[in-house]
Amino acid sequence: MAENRSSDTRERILDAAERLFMAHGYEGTSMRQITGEAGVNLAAVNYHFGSKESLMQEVFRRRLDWLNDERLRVLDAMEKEAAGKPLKPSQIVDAFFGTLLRMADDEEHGGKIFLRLLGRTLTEPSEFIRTFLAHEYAYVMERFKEALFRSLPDVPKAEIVWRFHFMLGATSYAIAGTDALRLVTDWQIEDSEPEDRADRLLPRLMSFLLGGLRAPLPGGDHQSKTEAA
Amino acid sequence: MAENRSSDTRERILDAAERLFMAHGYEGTSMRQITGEAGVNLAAVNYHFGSKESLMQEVFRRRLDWLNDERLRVLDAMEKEAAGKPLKPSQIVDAFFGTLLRMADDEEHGGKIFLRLLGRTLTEPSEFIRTFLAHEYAYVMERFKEALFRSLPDVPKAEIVWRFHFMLGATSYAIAGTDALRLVTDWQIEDSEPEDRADRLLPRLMSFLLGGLRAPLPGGDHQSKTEAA
DNA sequence: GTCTATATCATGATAGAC
DNA sequence: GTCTATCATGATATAGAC
Repeated sequence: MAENRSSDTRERILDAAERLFMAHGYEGTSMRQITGEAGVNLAAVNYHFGSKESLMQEVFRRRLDWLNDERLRVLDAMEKEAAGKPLKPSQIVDAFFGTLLRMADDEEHGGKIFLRLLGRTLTEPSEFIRTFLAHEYAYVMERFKEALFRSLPDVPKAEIVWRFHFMLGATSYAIAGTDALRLVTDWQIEDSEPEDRADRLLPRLMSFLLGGLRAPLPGGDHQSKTEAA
Repeated sequence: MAENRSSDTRERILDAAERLFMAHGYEGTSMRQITGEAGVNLAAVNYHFGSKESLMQEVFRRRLDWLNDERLRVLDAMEKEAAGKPLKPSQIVDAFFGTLLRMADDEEHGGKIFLRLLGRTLTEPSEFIRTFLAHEYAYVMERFKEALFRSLPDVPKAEIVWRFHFMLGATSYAIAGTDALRLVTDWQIEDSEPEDRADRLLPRLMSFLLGGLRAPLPGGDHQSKTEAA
């Protein structure tokens, strides 16, 4: 209640925009929908943010500043602990993707709604927002890239970069998902209850990502596991 | 040149729509852009397709009918060859994702443009198109699901379904990509020339997908590889 | 800071001549 | 089948009273 009326309006707009952009995409969401759901006047968006594009950027900045600070905090702590030795791949993957997925239970920082918005936006066509994200958080990717290079000195750097892309994709899709995935596949997850999904997503995704990251190299012949298992 | 004027107009609209939906998304593309690029009259879309939504569906149907026939053809051939024995995971993954990625070089069937459109659409918010895809091609997913179950009898079915989702995600992102990925990461692929990318994507992605598919199960303790390699 | 009212323009769709 | 012209609606953004 320390908030004044102004910042309350701002937050209400950001919350509504976050949810609507998630549900209908950037182009598919109108300022009328946003201000309607936020219970504020149509003109308020332009007063507080200047334009629809700036509003979109602010929706992301509000969450990603926190997320990426957290990612780097975890990575820093791990590297300090390791005292100069390279980290294990599983540590780095957890610092990057685990920190991301743990946002799902953190309603304070957007929770599942923001996660789904983020997952969708990474493949969405609106160019301005991807450009914004790329420049705004390039330094974070740089840090994690370097950590992976040190962690996997025998794997060509280009290969690591590719696999980071693949991990990003699997994760984006997983968090974009719920109904989207069910629709595409029309599959039932038989042995887990609905609420289990989020809880179990993290360990399942981590296993998959690490399996992919440490898979035998494409041209290599050092297969250590049988083909059929 | 056996085409009459009418079907030529139809194809021109489909080609333009495919490219523009890929570049700007469904909501971000107007009928005026489409007819403008196709060099046809604005009214032609509604005459030939009835609505913008129906046009979008037709854009997908034109490519996916062929793709999924091809996928099933490859799977059928493999299963006939195996004569009742379960297929290897690598065979199934190649029949599904390999067939998809090989479309990239097949300009006759949409090539890279359609692949990027498809990759983006799977996470895009427009609900009607995901619903359409889910119902239209559910039988294909069913077939591949069953093949994977038989191929990996020791892995819980729910786990296989999850991992199929993750594979879909990694692949969607990879084919949606090129500039999208570069923007997000701002990374250089040092040791490969630009045109190498598409050629090398398939083996790289296949290694990653199979590594993820066959990774140790989340709760399990049967790790067969060292953590750091 | 918030509101009403409105300017300006683009959208999807259609009617009707040819 | 293709065109022109147009409808009805909704878009972003802003001017100006309070």
